[in-house]
Amino acid sequence: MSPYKSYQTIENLAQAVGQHVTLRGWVYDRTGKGKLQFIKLRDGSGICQCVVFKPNVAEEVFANAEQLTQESSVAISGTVRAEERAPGGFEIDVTDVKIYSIAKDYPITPKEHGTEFLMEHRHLWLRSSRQHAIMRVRSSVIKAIRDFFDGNGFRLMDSPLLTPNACEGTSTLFETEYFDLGKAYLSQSGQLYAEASAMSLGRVYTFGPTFRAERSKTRRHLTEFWMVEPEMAFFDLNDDMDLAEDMVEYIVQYVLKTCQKELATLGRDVSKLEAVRRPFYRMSYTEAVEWLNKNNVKLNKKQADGTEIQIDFPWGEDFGAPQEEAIMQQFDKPCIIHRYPSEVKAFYMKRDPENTKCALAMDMLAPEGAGEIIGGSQREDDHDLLLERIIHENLPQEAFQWYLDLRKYGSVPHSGFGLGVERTVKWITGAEHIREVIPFPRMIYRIVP
RNA sequence: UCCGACUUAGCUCAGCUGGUUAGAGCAUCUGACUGUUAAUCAGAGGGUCCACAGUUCAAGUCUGUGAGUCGGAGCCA
Repeated sequence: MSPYKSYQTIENLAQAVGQHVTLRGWVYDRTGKGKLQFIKLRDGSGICQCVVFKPNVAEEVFANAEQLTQESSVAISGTVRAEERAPGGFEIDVTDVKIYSIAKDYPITPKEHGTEFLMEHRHLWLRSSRQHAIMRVRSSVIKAIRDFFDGNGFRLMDSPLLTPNACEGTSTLFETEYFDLGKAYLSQSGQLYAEASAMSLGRVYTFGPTFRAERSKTRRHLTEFWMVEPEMAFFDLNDDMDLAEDMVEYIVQYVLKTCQKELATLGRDVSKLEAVRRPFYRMSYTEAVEWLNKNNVKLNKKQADGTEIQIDFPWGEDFGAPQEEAIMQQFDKPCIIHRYPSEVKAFYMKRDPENTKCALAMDMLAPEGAGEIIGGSQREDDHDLLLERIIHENLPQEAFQWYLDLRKYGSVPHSGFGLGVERTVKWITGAEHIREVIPFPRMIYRIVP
């Protein structure tokens, strides 16, 4: 018989009290005490203590238990018992221990390790309870995102990962040869294609990995990360912001509902997440600048001679991490900052008709120092204005011909945004570093394992 | 790309103003133990002190260069 459906998982042990079961998994930890062996077994769904008492089992079974090392793989049979002394509340009274494989010298011990060591053993580090919990939250975040859009009339429309040109001209791209057609680039955003898709299906989202060859080295950057990008026909900036708030609230509340155990393992203060309810805070860029200057948050500016001076924050400058952090310190839930100076924003963003110095752009900043998780905008829908900006930014006009077509044939107001999955998971889990929230992080100085 | 820090046992680290044979805890191995939770107790093994060059009677320790890693800035999700 295939074991596919007959496995007893540790997650479901509560329903199996009194029954004789077989668990399959890996030894998380073992301690011996003479005639007693305590084996903590993990099976992917949880961890369960299994107790082997010498007088109760065959000699060979006890010998098997004694030679188990950390991460050895086993099938353990026994009776499920509710037991206060066991972590998790249940334990197995073992009758049989079958060994699949004995692990020798497993490198990651229950003691502390440094970052470099753990990163080099990422393929094994994923088995640790903290990483296990983070990955389960990640999975829930992704499910929440898909459920949210699928349940609100959106269609999934994948954008290509191999692209012929930059979407946003400024950032650096990973380059590769593409047969006889010259260079191709790994996509750093699916947005332009999502716009085309929205003109067909109305409300769409693209969901996939994106690549940025930025040489940034911070705890919130990856060179390969996952992004969900909804794009909606007939949405203006306000509709866009409403949707973003709705989605983030849904994600956080879904994780709270489905990942209680994981959040507890991570030691996350869930009251901070429970507070994430609409409406969030909103501030225009201009209001934010006024706030910074009223609260004496200065900008460090390098002068020509190399010395640094502190100046009032000038309108027109883009916010850096210090400004965003200062603004967010007053908030216990996310805040959207909107209507940035168009000079610092991408060419495809629509100008604010009430103040053409501003773009109809918005960023959502998460609280607790988590920083920017969303960037979005209402898109420029006027053909001539868009073309003007492409020329002004020295972008290759031919490459954007198809994109300009969208404004030539039935252009409509439309908006969208991009949510960084890893930044969201980092915020929700409270992880120190973004490298912990993706199974195999890709960073400027690391591509292995 | 810019600024700063670090590199000593399998892991995490200590090692003072340079001075005989380089230390601890954990992990590993051997033994004891019927309730462990980072078990405890007794014992054992384990080192190219990142690399190269230099100063010195003498370098883990001082100087220079290089490599690797980490943190931060900018850029962004």
